[in-house]
Amino acid sequence: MAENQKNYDFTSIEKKWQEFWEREKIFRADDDSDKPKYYALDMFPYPSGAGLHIGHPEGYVASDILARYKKACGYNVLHPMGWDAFGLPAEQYAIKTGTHPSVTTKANVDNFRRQIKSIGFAIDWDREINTTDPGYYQWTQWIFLKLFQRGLAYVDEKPVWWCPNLKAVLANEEVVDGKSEVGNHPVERRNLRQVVLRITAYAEKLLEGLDELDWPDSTKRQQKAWIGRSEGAQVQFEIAGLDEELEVYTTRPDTLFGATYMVVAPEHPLLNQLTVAEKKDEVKVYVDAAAKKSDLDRTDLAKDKSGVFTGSYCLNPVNGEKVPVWVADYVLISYGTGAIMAVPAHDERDYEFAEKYQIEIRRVIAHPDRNEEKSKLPYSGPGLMVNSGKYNGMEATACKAKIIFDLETKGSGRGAINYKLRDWIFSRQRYWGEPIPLVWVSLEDFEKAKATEGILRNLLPTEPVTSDQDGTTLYALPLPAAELPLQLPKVENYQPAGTGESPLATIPDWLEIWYNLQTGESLPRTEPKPTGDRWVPATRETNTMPQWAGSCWYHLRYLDPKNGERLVDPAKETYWGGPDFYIGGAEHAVLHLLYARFWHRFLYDERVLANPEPFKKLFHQGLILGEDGNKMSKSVGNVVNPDVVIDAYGADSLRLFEMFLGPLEAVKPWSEKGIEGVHRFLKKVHRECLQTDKHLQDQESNKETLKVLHETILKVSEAIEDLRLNVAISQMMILVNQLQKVDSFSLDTIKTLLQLLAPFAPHLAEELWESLGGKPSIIFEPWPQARKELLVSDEITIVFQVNGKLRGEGQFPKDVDKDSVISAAKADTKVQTFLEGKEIVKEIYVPGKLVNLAAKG
RNA sequence: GCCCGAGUGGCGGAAUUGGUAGACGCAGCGGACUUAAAAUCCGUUGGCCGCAAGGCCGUGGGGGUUCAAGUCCCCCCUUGGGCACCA
Repeated sequence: MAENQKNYDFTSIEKKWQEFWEREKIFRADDDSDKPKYYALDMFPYPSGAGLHIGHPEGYVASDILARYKKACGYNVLHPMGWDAFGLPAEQYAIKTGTHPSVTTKANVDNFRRQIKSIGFAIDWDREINTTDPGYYQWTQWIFLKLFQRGLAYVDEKPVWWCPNLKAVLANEEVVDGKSEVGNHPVERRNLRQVVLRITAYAEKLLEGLDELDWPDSTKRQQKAWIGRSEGAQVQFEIAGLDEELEVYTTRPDTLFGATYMVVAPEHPLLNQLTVAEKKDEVKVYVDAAAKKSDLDRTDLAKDKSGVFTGSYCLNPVNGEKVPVWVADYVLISYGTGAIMAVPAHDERDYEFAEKYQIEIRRVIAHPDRNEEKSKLPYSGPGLMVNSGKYNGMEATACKAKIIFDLETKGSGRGAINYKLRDWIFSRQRYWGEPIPLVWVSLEDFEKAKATEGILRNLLPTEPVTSDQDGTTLYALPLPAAELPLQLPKVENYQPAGTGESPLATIPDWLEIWYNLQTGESLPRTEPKPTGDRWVPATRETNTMPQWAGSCWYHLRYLDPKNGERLVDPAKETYWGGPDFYIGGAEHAVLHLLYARFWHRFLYDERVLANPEPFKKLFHQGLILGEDGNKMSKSVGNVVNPDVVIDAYGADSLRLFEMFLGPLEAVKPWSEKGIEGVHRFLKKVHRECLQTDKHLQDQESNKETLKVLHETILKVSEAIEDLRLNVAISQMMILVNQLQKVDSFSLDTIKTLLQLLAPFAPHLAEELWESLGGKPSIIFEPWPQARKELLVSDEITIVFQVNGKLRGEGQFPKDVDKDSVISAAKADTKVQTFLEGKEIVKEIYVPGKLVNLAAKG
């Protein structure tokens, strides 16, 4: 019995097999294979200084189980890992300590890699990537230049969140409740020069593409809402006494007769002309006040609408009625035309405003139930048109098209589509990001560049990209691909310029260059100007790219991580396609996943890629909470460190428990006791395996064991495919409980169990597989197939119900007919007690399952 | 405010298409082994009533459809997430 007492020494087992996998390159993905491919992708981590926390591996374990399972099923599997390593924390740390962000980043990456490796993932480490690697960001810059060339990048003054404490511009998502996410400092709105990507040009494609994706519905819905497509009409209103027209956008042209006032946004270009002399002061006070409000204030004060009458009137194109024009900040300049026709009877916001300022509220859509009493205003549902001249009596929804057509005929409107989606502010005033590979020259030099034969000329967008700086207009020229990567310069001081410019603006050597208009070559201005009139003075763009940039296309680089000639070899892209499975947090439902789709779709349109959509199947793992049910956080002190868990229970227990916790997509609390449970299960497997006197038989002779085994094969396989991994583990526990119960079982049975367990607890499975005489790696063994014929027993149990309540059961041969089951049910003594004095009114038989006798009386 | 998702024992959860609610695990209780402990194993464990046989109740609450509802429909409550004057 000595062998039975051998301990489950997970520490040495796990070390042994991790070394074996690495040495033998077991998980190398083959670029040149006849096998079908399977690409499982995790959202790659930002390697923070805090190291991995217990939430990170949740998704990784799930994708790893899938990857290992698919490999056993005969697929050529790619499961890579990399680092999204640009970002603010390393830069903040550099400001504080003077340590170069690359040093911090390297240390953090090393730590993350060590931690991830300790969990034993089936990762092809030869494909590791890092967004801060010049060999990587060269291609991030390359994609940007393509976008620039196609006119999808421009420069504009944009209001952005500015944090005076961090001296940095923050993205929307880095601002939480008016405070910076990092450090919780106050932030304010500031207009700053920004590089912007024209994602709005892709609004329609991004919307359409969603339909074919196997994504969570909620994520698709969020993206749809973010893109915010609406159909309606642009309508021109003549302005009384002015030779101008006021154009509005409306989704409800059918309510035109109910427009009792108009509103322009405080920033509207016609406001000044619209404002009559005696209203000038009042309007000015209002507009100034609105300008001082941040967007946040404007939304917060939403409950209380305000506005000022301009003194002007428009003429309603459908009936010539005079309609007063107001200015109010509940109308946004950034959406539609910045002006609306207000229909208080059928729009909540207009209703509120009209009530406050006692403007007429005129119903033009009748509620379908005709009960005027009941149909409160504002009413936005369907109905028949009233008070609408010749349109009266028509169905409002159907009338939209009719009115648009009539407006078009008269030349006072047209059908229009609008999107909520805004262009993407792509620049950050920071050091630790990809430099934007543009230079700025004078108009004169720009014209010269356009006239110069050479590569540069072909890289220019049709419309020049310009920027006003210190009163002069500068023109953007790209760096050609041969000049990439444009590397980050070494700096002494990481403090931002403080003016809203990046630290790069403080390095004259890097900033000021001689630039060759033909070749795009550059030299520091500190060197003498090379001869020839093709060399001109230029300054570099000092903005860097946002962290989203590197993550927009990393899924492609894994396919060909070391290619110096191309972003990805087309042959490899054709073979691998996109990830077959992509897993990551739901917090990226919109931004990362929308930006990545934008770039991917653009590269597809450029014929760089063969597929229009990057991520066909997407899954969001749920959050793992602390044991106290709260979100894990350092300040609460409920953070669980995977290193500690692995020390105590081993990586296999960690993996198994993260999956056993509950449904993958659910938010669920960690439990120290719970991990002991799965650890006990693994110990049991270990013990049953090494108890060699218990599995001497060749063939499985116990019918029950055989049945449970094949049930387990079936359920585990299905559960992995459906990512119901907690259920798969439960089923394996049921099988092990069975093996423990019987006196003996076959070697084959236990080896099959190990194969099923291998994706979940790979180290232990390898170890036991080897100890049973199997040749490593277990992952090369073909996945077991369930023999479904074993699952049907000759005898079946059928339950008897009376009025839906369980009253008995009986054993029957599996091909029993309905009549004999029903008579058996009626003969059951207990059933009879419940039928006494009653009349059977209906007999239900669900073949092989149950009888229900409905009785009355 | 609007749009989604969730609510099942003491706890995490299972029940894939309406068909035996509570699989599996944790915790609890009782027992075996042990000098003892740990480890392991066996039994038990939704609530109420009952000596028992057994009965009744039970999937957030209320109503409904059905022979049959955790599952479908309506209303409400709680909770998590998303959006937030987008005309």
